[in-house]
Amino acid sequence: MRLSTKGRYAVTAMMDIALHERVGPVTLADISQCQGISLSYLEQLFAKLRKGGLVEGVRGPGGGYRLARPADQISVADIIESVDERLDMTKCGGKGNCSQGEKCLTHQLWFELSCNLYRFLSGIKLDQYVNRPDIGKLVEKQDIQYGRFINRSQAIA
Amino acid sequence: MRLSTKGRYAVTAMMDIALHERVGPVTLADISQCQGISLSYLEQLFAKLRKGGLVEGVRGPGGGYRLARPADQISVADIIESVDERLDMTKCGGKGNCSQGEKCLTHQLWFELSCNLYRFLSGIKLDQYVNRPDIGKLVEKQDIQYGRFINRSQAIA
DNA sequence: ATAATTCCTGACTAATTTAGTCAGGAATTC
DNA sequence: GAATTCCTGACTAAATTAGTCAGGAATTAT
Repeated sequence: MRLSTKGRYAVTAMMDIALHERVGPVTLADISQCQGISLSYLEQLFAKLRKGGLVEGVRGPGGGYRLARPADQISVADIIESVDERLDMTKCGGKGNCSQGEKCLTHQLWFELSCNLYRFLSGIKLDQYVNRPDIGKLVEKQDIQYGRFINRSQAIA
Repeated sequence: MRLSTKGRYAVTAMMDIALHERVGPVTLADISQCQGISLSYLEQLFAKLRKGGLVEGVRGPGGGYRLARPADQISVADIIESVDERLDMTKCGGKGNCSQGEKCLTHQLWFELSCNLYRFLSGIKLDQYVNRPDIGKLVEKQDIQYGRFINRSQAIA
């Protein structure tokens, strides 16, 4: 697992969806505009997130993407993992034959380190941010700014 | 701060130095051979580690690199940070003017997330690995394999 | 039915980062 | 003074990230 800008984009987009879940599916066009990520790039990322079973697409007008399972069951690690496919960080490809048939020094060290990191990022779930009042306010403000969800029946109700 | 292969290389190399500290300075040529990283690339990485104040070079025969401060005062975060210079992960460059003069949603969310990550990686120090018996054995084995430090007076004593 | 919306796919390109190469100079030890 | 090692900078190659384009498929609204 690697942590780069790509992963940040994915986490950002997923947060956006999680924060608007009660309103309904969120379109990639909306995310693209509000978060400043190119639409086509988002489509590439969401192809992976879909394959990873984190989101599901709803086609047609009023469609968009929604979470495939509850926000408290989606961790930051899940997101990054499904987007940057590589998860083993050992040089030898996890087989442990790096130094003449034996596990090399690095193997052991890095394996543990990445386990710890993984455990840490797995502990952070999307819902931890969704229900916070300060973030709720920000979202509301931003939605008004961008005129998001104005013509959705759910948004009015 | 970003976590990529580059950072792993740097952490690996630093671990190698930390584990051999009692023997004396470690040459980049040794690290290159044992860890399978190109010498010139290591030189680039170590230029940054030196600027970051994590190592100091000792020139001439018998020279190499050694830690600039005790292993319990060097964290994984220190290493990654000095190698992948970027540390702010917000889109707006940390200024918080991303969404029409205000902090955008992403800013808040990602800022906290990266703080947590940073705090976690700061907690892992090099010395946590140095004194473990299982790793000690691995190091010894590998050193023999590669014929490391055979002609150093300290190694004999 | 038709049009509009949105996901979805694949191929292509540009920019950036990672990794490596090369050539040579500076400090130190033997 | 020769060998060793750090140290520097310029250059190249490969990989990854980011974006573009063109079009098709499913769904909703008129």
